Amino acid sequence: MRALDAFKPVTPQELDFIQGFRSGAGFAAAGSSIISEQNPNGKLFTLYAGWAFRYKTLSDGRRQILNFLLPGDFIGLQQEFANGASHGVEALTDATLCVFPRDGLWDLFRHFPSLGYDVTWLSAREEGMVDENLLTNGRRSATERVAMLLIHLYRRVKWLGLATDGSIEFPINQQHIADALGLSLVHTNKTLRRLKQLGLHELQDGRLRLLNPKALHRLADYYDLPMRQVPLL
Amino acid sequence: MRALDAFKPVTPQELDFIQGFRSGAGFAAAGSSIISEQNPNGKLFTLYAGWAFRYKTLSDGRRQILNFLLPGDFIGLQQEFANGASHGVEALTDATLCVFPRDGLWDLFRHFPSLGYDVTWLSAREEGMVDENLLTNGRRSATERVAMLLIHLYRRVKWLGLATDGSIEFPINQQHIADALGLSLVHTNKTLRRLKQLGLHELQDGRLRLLNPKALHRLADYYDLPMRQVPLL
DNA sequence: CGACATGTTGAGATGGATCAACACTTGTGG
DNA sequence: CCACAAGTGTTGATCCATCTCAACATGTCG
Repeated sequence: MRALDAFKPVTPQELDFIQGFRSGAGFAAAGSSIISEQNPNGKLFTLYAGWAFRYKTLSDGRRQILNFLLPGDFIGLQQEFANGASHGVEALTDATLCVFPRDGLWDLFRHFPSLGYDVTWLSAREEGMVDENLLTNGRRSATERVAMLLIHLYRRVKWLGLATDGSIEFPINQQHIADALGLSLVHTNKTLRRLKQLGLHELQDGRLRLLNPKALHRLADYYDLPMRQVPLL
Repeated sequence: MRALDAFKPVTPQELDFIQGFRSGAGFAAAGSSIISEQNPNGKLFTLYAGWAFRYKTLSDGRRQILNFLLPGDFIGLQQEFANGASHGVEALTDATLCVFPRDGLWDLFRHFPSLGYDVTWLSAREEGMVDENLLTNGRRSATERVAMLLIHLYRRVKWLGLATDGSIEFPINQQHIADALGLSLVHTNKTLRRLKQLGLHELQDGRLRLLNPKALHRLADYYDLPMRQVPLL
């Protein structure tokens, strides 16, 4: 995975330290919880394979998906720092994780400032994605939101080299989309259907294909900027 | 300011380094731009006094306020890392800033890992706030959103020791509230008015007083967790 | 076979948007 | 000093995007 263009190279020393830092590999079955919203486990993870998502819920069950997690994403930082403002993480597909001990983060900063810098990078990058989602939820119409979600996820997955044949794995259902976009399930369905009938995308057998990316970009008022290599722990 | 309970103490060495790191003090007049959405300046700041906010806009002018910035908040991290996903920062009141050079961040991590750790902390904490705003925008009703905003800002300001007499300075207008909550200006006005008539808050002469915090908490489905001391650069 | 998750569709209800005034304050230039 | 524009808050009337409710279809799995 480190060989992918998407990721910044690390030095052998850094790699050594990362290997030592990890407390083991983890596995999460599709649908299982990686971090519980009520009882955060304080652990840190790197997602190696599979999809997951971060979410928060209100006491009456309304759920908001904060962002989707793809391979390379670092999980659990906010637990360490955000005072109490807790969130859950759930696997969407079977996922493999690299597990780091809860208290090792400071060691990492101390011994390898460069890796600490990388952690900050990952954190700021994730915040950038949440920012974008907030703009989407607050100010885009239902149609724009759906277009946005499709483009954004497609682009991220493609950047990881996981697009085959112009389509990507898309293991989320309409309820997930609704919860990510702040829409009702029914309206999400109707909006998705409209875009499909306009010939903008195709979504079947758990795979997504963008048939008219330009139109989707125009719809969403979203123009992508160049992606940069991202550090990988 | 460092003497405040709200902030984590630093060692003399750290303080020395911070002093050396800064490239000067800055001042931003109320309403002026600190970081332009179109032309980010790459600088980093710590807000020392005053209020500001981060925002993003769509090409047709719709604006979303991402979060409000209060004294102690660190500004500009995402510019370094978030690929292109840009945002603007604007001062709400006259503000004083500590300015750090754009390229000094890596030095900070290298020479004082503990300060690097603090930067990450601040970043993760801010992300936690954006998370909460995203939940609010996506899943709370207009009334709940307004209640949430009032509680949350009151609490943050109070924690900084800036509440006097049970009220706080509140230098934002209804347009700001609307843009932060993803609502229209008119509806924001009506909602605010309703809460006022219910005797839940008082908002005049640029000061906010919560008259019935419990009812507001219940309304917003928001229960606060203990605040922790936060690092200050 | 039934139970369950998921997607689909229509009808009707409503929260919030939009449009249009108007009031009040502040600052500005003549 | 007044006249006026600009920013802000307020309110009513109307509209519509989205929600809610209610069915029904399909596929999977025990």
